[in-house]
Amino acid sequence: MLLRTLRPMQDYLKGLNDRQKEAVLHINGPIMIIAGAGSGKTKVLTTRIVHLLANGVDSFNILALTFTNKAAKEMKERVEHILGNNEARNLYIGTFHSVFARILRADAYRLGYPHNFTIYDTDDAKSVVKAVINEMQLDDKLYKPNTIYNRISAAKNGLVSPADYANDYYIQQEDIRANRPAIAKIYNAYCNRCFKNGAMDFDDLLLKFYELLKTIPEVLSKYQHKFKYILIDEYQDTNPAQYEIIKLLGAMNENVCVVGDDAQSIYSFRGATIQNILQFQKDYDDVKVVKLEQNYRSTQNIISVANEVISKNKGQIPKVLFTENTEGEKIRIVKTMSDNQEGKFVADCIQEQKLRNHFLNKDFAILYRTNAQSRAFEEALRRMAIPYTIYGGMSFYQRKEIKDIVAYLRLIINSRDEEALKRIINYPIRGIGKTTIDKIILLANTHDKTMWEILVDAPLYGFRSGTQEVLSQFVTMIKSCSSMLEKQNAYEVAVHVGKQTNLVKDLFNDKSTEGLQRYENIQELLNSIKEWVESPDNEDGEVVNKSLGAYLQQITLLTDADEKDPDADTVKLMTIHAAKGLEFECVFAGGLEEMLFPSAMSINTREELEEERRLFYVVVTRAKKNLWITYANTRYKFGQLVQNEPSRFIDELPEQHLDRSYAGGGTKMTSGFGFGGNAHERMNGGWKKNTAEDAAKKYGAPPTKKSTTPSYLPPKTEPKVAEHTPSKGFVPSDVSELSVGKKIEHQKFGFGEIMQMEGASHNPMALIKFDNNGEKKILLNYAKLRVVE
DNA sequence: TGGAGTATACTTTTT
DNA sequence: GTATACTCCA
Repeated sequence: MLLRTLRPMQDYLKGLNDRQKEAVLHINGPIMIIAGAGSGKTKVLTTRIVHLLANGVDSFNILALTFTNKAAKEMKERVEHILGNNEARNLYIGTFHSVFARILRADAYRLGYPHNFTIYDTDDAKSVVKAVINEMQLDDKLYKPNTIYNRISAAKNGLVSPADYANDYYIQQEDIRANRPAIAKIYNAYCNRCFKNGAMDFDDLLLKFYELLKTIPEVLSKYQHKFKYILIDEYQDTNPAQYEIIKLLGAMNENVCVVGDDAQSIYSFRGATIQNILQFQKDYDDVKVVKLEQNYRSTQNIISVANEVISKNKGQIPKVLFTENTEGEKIRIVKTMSDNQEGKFVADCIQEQKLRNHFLNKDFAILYRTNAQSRAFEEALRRMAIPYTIYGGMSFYQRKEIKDIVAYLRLIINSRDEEALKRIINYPIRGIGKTTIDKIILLANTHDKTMWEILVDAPLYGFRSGTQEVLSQFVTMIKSCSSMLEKQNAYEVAVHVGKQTNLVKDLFNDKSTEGLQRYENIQELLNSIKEWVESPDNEDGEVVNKSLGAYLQQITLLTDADEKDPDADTVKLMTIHAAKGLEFECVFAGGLEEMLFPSAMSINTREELEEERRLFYVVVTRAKKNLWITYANTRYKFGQLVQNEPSRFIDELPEQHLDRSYAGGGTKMTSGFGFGGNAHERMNGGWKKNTAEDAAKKYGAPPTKKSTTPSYLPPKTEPKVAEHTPSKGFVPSDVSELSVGKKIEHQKFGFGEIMQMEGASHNPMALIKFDNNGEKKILLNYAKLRVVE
């Protein structure tokens, strides 16, 4: 009997190295696992869960949090596989967002939210921001909804409340300098509006859960007792909100296991902070630290290159990857003339490798810095008839026709959901035009009611009789759908909505290809709802909510990656960010060019550049056997052809592990982008407070008090890389004044003379000869130029 | 009021 | 080059 429990235990520990075993066997007390790329991190996490179960931990008491649905799914499947039974079903394994959303469904009422609160995706959230800006009568040229939303999101991730934001001197100064002093007010209004709408954005899912834990002892106690064992994947990517939540949840039992790799921290732009790794050791008295440094994934050549890459970063938790794998082939550096040729080279190369080395399509990944780069690769692959899958596109649930139907469902479930209401109040067209809608919004704001309440009481507000008629028809229809929900399931209601609104019929009658596609998508949506309704509801032992509300919340948290089959035999195309955690036999890293990778937006400070380098480290370590690094001489950006210098990261690679013989590789432009000196000198310009460096210095050192300044909002400093310091009072001139022969000053490149004007009139480009920086083509819409004479 | 056609902004990375 | 926003006309 005892043997029965022991035997599988020995089985699952087999194949772990000493360090991995150490990490798995340490059951009680906090543990931090620093797991290098390809060092078997997921294996350790899953084995650890199995080990906990084998030692009598109740599966209901384990919480494992990841960043992506994909990672959560994989973890769950691997645990299931080792266990060979249904026990894994009771585990709380999921993304931060999905797990917290589930909890909030049960407990958010304590904060005044409805059970069926709506989750606003980024589009909804931006739309709310925009509405708020408009209603405050602010200039949306100055207050761009996108920018403002990002700033609000950064604040939320950093646990900076609207009040904190308004009262923080540093933040206020920054906004005033940027001539946007009203952001604090917008932030506040945005939060109020979301609350009024009974909606949470992605950040709220973290924030509101944190609020619950922080303010309601009963809730804190409930979840501390439930989650006795906590595991966190990709800990280096957690933001302050996530950090505080983990800290609160783990405070009672202190059985917190975090796994991360500071070298792969690539989400600081989203508020992730490496400080969390350092802080972790200070939060508990006795933290066990295990480093996993043996790589099982890649060849020695790849590992050598990777180590060299990351060694260029200053701040690092000391660790060196090693591998017992074969030496493998050298890393190929490939130069092409254009982005399209880069695509062609990669497609040709894949074809050749398939024939010569019997690789499958799915052994290849093409990874790049920005999504926009996918097009050239796509076209080339299509020409060669090589099947591929692009990650990072629009999710199924973000398609217009889906969002339309979903908006109806959202409104039926939560009548406070103003975004949903606005989307469908006049779709299909029922004669409720802009004037009427504006009036409703105005009434709602002045009477402090929701738009829906105004609609219900429309007769009180003196609409024209024709308008009144259509409004009440609309209200009647939504109400009848809502009442259906009491007797019928989500699927039946959804079908009813489709019929009632004629949406399905209209799409059915649209015989264009897109119309047909849209009709099929609607059918697929209905099927998916049906499946959801009919699937078993005992997922976690409690009765899982199979209501429409739960369904709607769930689909908002899905991304396009979740709809794709990772095992399909296709070449995978995705950003490097999206590739984190994945591995491929052959990897093409595309677009290794200055201004693209490292991104032009990330070369102003050392921290930014080091993050780009970590990104480069991530792409290198995705490859198991072969790695190609490609760059193009010219490429289309914003529809304009621009010249590129090879990325500085290529210069940093150790020559003895490289093969530059491919397709003219090796010819390098020595200068020409205006950045004199070598990479190191260029980097030094923007050195400021370096958190990553602090990391290395303070690693293992006695605790220091955590900074209370909300430093999570990255200061938007002016570029400091360039040699040229703009003259005092540098003010960009109107570009329309420019003409050949004019003398100008460029913020970065210094003084120069216009040699030639070209490009379309709405997007003019100037060939400028700079005194110290040679000739350059400058896009006038984006450059900051001052006319000197 | 609605649709088509044109102007604009955008491109860093995402749950 | 593309997606959205805006303008103008019917």
